[in-house]
This record gives sequence, C-alpha cells and structure tokens, in this order.
Amino acid sequence: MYSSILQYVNNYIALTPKEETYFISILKHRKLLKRQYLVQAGDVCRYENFVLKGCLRSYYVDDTGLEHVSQFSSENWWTSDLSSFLTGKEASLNIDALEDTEVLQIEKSALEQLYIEVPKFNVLFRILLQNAFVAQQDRIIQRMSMDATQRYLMFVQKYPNLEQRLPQHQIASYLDITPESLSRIRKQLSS
Amino acid sequence: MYSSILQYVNNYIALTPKEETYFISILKHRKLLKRQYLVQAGDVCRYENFVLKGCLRSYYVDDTGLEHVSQFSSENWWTSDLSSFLTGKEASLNIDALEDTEVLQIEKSALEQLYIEVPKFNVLFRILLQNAFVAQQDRIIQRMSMDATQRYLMFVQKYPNLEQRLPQHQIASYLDITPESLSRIRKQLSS
DNA sequence: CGTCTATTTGAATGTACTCAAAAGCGGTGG
DNA sequence: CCACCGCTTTTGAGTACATTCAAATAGACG
Repeated sequence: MYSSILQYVNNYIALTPKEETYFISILKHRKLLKRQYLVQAGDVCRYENFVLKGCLRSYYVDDTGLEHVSQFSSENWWTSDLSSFLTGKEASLNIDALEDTEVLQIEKSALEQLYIEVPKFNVLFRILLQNAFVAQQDRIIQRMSMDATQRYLMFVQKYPNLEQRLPQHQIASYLDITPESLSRIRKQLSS
Repeated sequence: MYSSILQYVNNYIALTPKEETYFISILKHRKLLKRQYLVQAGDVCRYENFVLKGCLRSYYVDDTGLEHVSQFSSENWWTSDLSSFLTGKEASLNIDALEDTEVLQIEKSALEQLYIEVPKFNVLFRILLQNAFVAQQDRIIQRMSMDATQRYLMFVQKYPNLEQRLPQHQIASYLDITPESLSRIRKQLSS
C-alpha cells in the first residue's frame, strides 16, 4: 500500500529507514466510492491527500449552481483545498471521486510535526509546490491565449489517460466550455 | 536597501545575525527603467527577484503577437519565470518594468547553496509557494465563474493600489478582456 | 427492460470581440 | 509655455464564437 508513495517521495528526497517508518506512521488510508466526497465546500479541509488509485475532481460551485472543475487528481497526485488546509477556514472547493478511489491522508498537525521531525520534507513540498505552481501558470496562460479547440487538443496531449477515463462533460468543465461546445469541437476535429 | 526584504523574511522564519549577513551577501541589487526588461522570452531566467520599489508585469506573447499579462509584481512581491528558473530552459514569459523599478536578485546556484547552508529557507519558499499557488487557483476559478465585470470589481477590491497605478489596458490584459471592453465596463459601472 | 444521465444536434441569442475612428492625455521639444 | 506627437481611452458598428434552450439519440446502470 505504501510502495507508490515511498517511491514518489524518494524521487525528491532520500529517507532513512527510520524516517520512512515515521512518515508511514502518520498516513491514513481512505477508500472512497465513486461520487463520494473527500472535501465538501463549507467544511474545513484537514488533510493533504495522495492518490493511490482512482481519480478525483476539485470543483467550485458558483452562485448560479454551475460546477467548475479546477483540477483532476489521479494516481500519484496530491489534492486538497490548500487554502482551507493552510488557513483552517471553510473550503470553497468540493472534491469528490469520479471513480472508486483510494488515498493516503496526512493531517495538518501531523504534517507540521513532520516538517519539524524530518525537515527535508520542506524540500519535498517546496518542489511539489513549484511544479504545481508552474502547471497552474501554464493553465492560466493557455486559457488566455488559446481558443477552446486548442485547449482541448492541449489537454488530450498532456493527459491522454484522463481523456480516456473521464466523462466528456467533466473535461468540458475543466476546459471552461459547455458540454455542447466540446461535443461540437470533437465532431469538427474528427472530420 | 535590505530592510524591507529582511522584514519580509522575518515574517516567516527567524534568522540569526550570521544568517542575515549570509543571506544579504547573495543578493544583487538591480535598477530598471520603465519599459526595461527583467526577463525576455527566449532567455533563461537565472534569478528569482524580490521587488523593492516600482512594478513589473509578466506577460506571454501568443502566436498572433497579442500580449497576455499573467502577473503584476509590485513592492514585496517575488517574480521570475519560475519554469525557466527551475528547469534552465528558455523562458516563455517576458517580464518588464511598468515603472522605474528596483529589485533584489538571487541567482539559482546561490539559492541552491542557501537551501543547504540555511535549510529553513526551504520553509520560507515553501510557504511563499503555498500562498502563490492559492492566489493562482483563485484566479483560475474566478476566470471560470465570473463575467468580466465581476472580475474587474474583484481586481479593484483586491489590488486597489494597482488599479490606481497601472494603465487600463494592462489591467484589461490581466483580466483577459480587451481594452475596449474594460472601458465599456467602467462606463457602465459609473452610471 | 426501463430509467436516468450523457452526448449529440439544431436554432436562436448574447457577450465580448474586431475594426475603425474620434477624443483625451501626457510628455517632449521648439 | 504652448504646440505637437504618440499613446491611451472612449465610442460606434458589425461580427463571431461559444452560449442557452430544447429536443433527440445514445449509453450506462440497476
């Protein structure tokens, strides 16, 4: 159960057996059924979650009730409402499972203790955040400089597996277009 | 010259006098005139920059020659093309000065050495990145869930000083609308 | 098999865009 | 100090891309 997260962590920092044991001891395993919530808007997000299996979506529900997908998280991705996790305020995002999913959770206080006990985890999470920041920045720029068709093609290229696994209307939401528009774009591209 | 960055750093981590001295020793002071580039797309971005004074814009130039502002950076903000800085590849962003500007620069190798010599800087930059990540996520969600008028109002509320200081067409670009649209939105709001 | 949801297709609409031109503003030099 | 030039902002008219609303088809799940 822990091999994938240990392998993942070892890409960035080297852990002693003792540190590995300690790290594993603070992880909680959690299973979610399809459609089950990991985080609900209004709750406080108390965990950082590492995806072992399955896929989650983070989405915002606006005033008119429309859902806007901000992120998909499949195997070896981290997910949370980071803002809520950091500040302890109510989450504005929902996170739910698009498939049956398993995650490993780190509670906030346990993570803070981990930073103290094994400071090199600061390095790990700094690097993860750097990568996440760059990915988000690319997304912002793509949204500004590309039309819907180009954004879809970019998505397919970058996440071919997600394109296969996920319902089209979820992808449409991530791309910030309507399901109808994505359907027409795909028709156009296939001709 | 160094008081504002030291004060800034001390918000997050406590430095000994020795560490302060070392930190300051790796900083390079640089002045930019209005319109001068800090980073040009195609170059490698070799510095992380802390703004002492003035204001910079980060922007992407698309295939059609249009500029898209991804970020403004005024006093006490950090700026760089992080992707280029981290990977050593060519920058895709331009960064230039909207006003006469002064920055403190940290070169990549100096920063890496700093992480080794004073590991708590990992904590600092992890926290900075957390905040930057959350800010970017908010921006993505706002772009998806709000119309142009709401995004403008949000910008004014969040950055009242920038609203005052910056030319309207730069703000329009940041909001991902045309200068004409922003002009019409402001007219509408003032009536 | 039937129900519920997802996808596709069509038609009309709208928000923000493009293109064009006028007005306003600021900086520079005569 | 004023006149001019260039850039920014405003305004107008027509356009386009994606949207909304509606309905039909297809697919998934119990």
